[in-house]
Amino acid sequence: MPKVVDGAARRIELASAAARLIARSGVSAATLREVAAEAGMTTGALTHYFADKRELLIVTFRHSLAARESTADECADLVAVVERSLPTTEEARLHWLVTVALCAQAGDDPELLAVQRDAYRGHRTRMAQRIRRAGLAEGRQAVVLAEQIIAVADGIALQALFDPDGWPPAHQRARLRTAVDALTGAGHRARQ
Amino acid sequence: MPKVVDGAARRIELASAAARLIARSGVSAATLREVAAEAGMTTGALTHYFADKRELLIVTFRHSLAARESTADECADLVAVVERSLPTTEEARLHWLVTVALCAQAGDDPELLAVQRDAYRGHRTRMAQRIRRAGLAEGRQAVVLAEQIIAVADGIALQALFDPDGWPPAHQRARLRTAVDALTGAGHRARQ
Amino acid sequence: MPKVVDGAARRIELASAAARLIARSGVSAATLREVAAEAGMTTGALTHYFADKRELLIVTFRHSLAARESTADECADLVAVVERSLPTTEEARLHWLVTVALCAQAGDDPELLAVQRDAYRGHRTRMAQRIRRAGLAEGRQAVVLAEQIIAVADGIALQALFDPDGWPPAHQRARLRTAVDALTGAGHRARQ
Amino acid sequence: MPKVVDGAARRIELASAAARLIARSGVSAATLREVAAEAGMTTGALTHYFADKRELLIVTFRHSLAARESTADECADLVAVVERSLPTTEEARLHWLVTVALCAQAGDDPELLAVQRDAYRGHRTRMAQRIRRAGLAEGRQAVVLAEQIIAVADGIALQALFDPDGWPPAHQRARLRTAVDALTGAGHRARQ
DNA sequence: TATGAATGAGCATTCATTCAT
DNA sequence: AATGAATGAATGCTCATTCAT
Repeated sequence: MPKVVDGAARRIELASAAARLIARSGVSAATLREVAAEAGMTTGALTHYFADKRELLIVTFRHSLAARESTADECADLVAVVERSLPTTEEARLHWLVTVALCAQAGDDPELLAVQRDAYRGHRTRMAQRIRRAGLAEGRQAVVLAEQIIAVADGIALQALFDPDGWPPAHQRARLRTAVDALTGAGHRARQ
Repeated sequence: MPKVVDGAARRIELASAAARLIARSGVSAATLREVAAEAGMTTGALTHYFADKRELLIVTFRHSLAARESTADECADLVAVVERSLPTTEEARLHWLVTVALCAQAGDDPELLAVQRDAYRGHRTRMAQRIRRAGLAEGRQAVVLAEQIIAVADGIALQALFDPDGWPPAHQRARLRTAVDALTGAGHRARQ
Repeated sequence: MPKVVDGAARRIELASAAARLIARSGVSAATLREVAAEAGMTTGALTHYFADKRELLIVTFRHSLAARESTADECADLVAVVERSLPTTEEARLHWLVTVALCAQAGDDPELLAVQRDAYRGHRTRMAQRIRRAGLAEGRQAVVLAEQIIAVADGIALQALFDPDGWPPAHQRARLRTAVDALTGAGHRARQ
Repeated sequence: MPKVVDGAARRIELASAAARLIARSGVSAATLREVAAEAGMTTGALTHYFADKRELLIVTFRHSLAARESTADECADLVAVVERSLPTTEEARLHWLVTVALCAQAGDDPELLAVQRDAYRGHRTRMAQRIRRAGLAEGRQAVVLAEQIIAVADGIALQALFDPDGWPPAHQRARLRTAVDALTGAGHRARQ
């Protein structure tokens, strides 16, 4: 009988190793050798679980995309939910870096681009739904607001990503809260 | 008598060629051979003007960073200025893609990171100054507002970059205007 | 109770699979994985029956060599016997291709070379014996004639192997018959 | 000004190195590293002159095919011409081994197969022409005779190739002469 | 007996870089 | 100033082989 191996777990280990390397040193640092070593395996093992490098990168990408989403899923307060998408923890930062790196690397790879675009659209749809549930906007208007809130959050994330010293978690959260308040009109109402 | 050559112009030509390749197919496509060929030169010529690949990438990066800034410089209306930073033209899109790709690629290259961080801070400072001149906020508060406006613009840009079909120029501008109005309180005041 | 397995049959199945792959796409296509898959087994099973790849190739070689011989064994007419050695059927073609491929691949492997040389010499001895039985030549002269007849047959086979369109079975047989007649003097005698 | 290099000469040097390795140890021994080393160069130099390995092999193949032909070109006596195509010298042996190895390796590479087939057909056409000039046969009959003579010569070559000890040059030549005489009817006429 | 996971050396190929011209 | 030949390290990937199960 063959050795029993949890293939799915191995794939996740390897994708995580790739993610760590990408976050630390860019996509170009994620060579098969380095990824395998980071995961404590050999290249042969890696190619056992992934047909080729592209498959590894796509799985890594999906994994980071899902991680960014899932940490922000079941929560009450809208701002609290959005806050979760900021790179305020090492892990969130890692997934953000991977996402941006792979988006930028996507170049002309249609599959990578499609994965990214679909994730973004799903994100927006869920956000609009939350906005509706929160009674902040209705119908199409909720989508408009979602796009703006996502824009603010992502823009803050982008600045925080590449200037971590200037954007500690508290700073990120403060800017986000004020901006979201302004966008939702909460600030206005509060001041009335 | 040696041939007279405008070294600076050559460097710009080469950096532009690199930028085109990066925008089209990602950083990994910008090999020295390809860059030289794209610029209609040989690798020998390229290495004549750049000590190594890193220098080429840094110059390319600076060039795109400056291009994003300069197109938004001499203008009156705040929103109009910010609009200029969106990827609504092919050229702006190109510079955005280069910037993001190289940020993501930066990994652990301190020089690249420093260039990027300083550009961001300069951008913020100039934006705050404009806000003050426009009488929208004062002192430290202008910096806070600048950070939020930049965040919104960059977040819109990010979404537009990787989902161009869902974000045509008019869409980008509409979302930006509404968001900036909300952030500056213009909407509020207008409604009063 | 262990599963009862016919090891010899398994080895033949695997060697046949290897032969098919070699004939179809060259020696380089006969990787252990491919051979095992072609035989409907796993690499593990393969390595169970063959110590290493060399052994598999040698068995495959011997198998094809024997197949080329055996199909030409029990027959009366000399030309008819020699005809059987031509690649006029898919199977004969396959064994020819395997033989040539492995001879060419033999390189400096003494065992492979010895297998090949001994097969050739056995082939010649049997052919000389047949010539003697047919009363076409005697003693040493029968060996000389055998070498020439084998040469003609192999030369025709070689051309037919690598230009199948130009050498359909009937063409091969026609050329062989005329040549063998000329070599045995049958043509001469017939014309008298 | 760039270093002046004779590209064609370099390509021939490399193809010759590949031929030596193939003849010595089979196609699988002709790795790019080994070929480059055999030619006293590096892999980088090799890939300068050949787009990829296939191109190297095709050039090597053509080279050996041409070498086998050219050594047999300008000569009077038919048998003397045909003799030249036998592997009676180290060089002829080398080119024969390369030809057979690459034919066998061709597998399903259409270009390699086409090169081989065209060479064979050209060879036959030239041989038929020589037969006509020698007055041994006319028209279509000359082609038939050419095919038989080539078959005999190639068959002798094949046996000599893989059993060099049993087929020294004199042996090869003796068998060839007798067989060609029989095929052309020279023996018959001589005996009359 | 049989599996298929794992290994790691070796492959073709690409690339930044160097250097003689 | 400019060329492009040459280098050799590194990459993604394949493969024969080993081995725990």
